[in-house]
Amino acid sequence: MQNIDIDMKVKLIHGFSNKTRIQILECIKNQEKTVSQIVEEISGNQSNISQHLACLKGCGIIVGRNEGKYSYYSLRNQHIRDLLTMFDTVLGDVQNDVACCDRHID
Amino acid sequence: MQNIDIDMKVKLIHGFSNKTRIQILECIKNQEKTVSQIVEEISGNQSNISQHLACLKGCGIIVGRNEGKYSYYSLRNQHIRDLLTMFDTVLGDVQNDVACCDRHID
DNA sequence: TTATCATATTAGCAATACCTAATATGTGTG
DNA sequence: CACACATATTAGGTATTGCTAATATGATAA
Repeated sequence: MQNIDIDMKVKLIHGFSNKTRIQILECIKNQEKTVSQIVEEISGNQSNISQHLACLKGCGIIVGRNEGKYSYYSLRNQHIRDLLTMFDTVLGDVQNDVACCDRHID
Repeated sequence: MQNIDIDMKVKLIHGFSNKTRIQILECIKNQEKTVSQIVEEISGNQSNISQHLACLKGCGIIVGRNEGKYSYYSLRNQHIRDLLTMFDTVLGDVQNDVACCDRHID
């Protein structure tokens, strides 16, 4: 694992480290959806969601396709789905600790 | 999955989303180490590493124990190790995309 | 007890990420 | 063509994160 790989790994993980992005991923975990469906389901702001979708897509976490005036987004593949599931597993282990951790660096 | 859980999940993932923290985790992935060992191995700054260790510990990702004047840190459990491995797996899938993504939100 | 080593904590600045509001693009429809 | 709808992009301010440098704590050894 070279340095270049670490940078990419961090970038990848960063894709998952935001509440809105996690909500989007949960939202499309089992089926592709349009931007407006996502916006509605997570009660988000269109511009904001669109930016996060671009981020997730740019990081290779999701894929998008256009059909007419709609854009459909879905998880890139099963590995991403597995990763989301694994987050839940790990969360179960650490839940109490995370609950009482309200800082990230100091 | 309630909102409260999403917040905790994001907090947990955030623990993994920094280069120094990933380096620390890789460094102690297979055996516990002291702070100074970690500082040396990843060529870091003592204060900085110490802060990141506090973050990782606060998030429940690692555990620490004191012995004399040394503090030893290691991964919390096998699930964390599995998660780190899974990041590598997923990275393999998306590597090209991540490589050309140099922004996170815009 | 004084000195030294290992680690933790604090403060403040620098960098990054995120949000909202405004605007642009692109597609279908009357 | 003009208009409406779906989505993307940009700009900018605000908030969060991470870094370095300085200092504090705590343990051992001379």
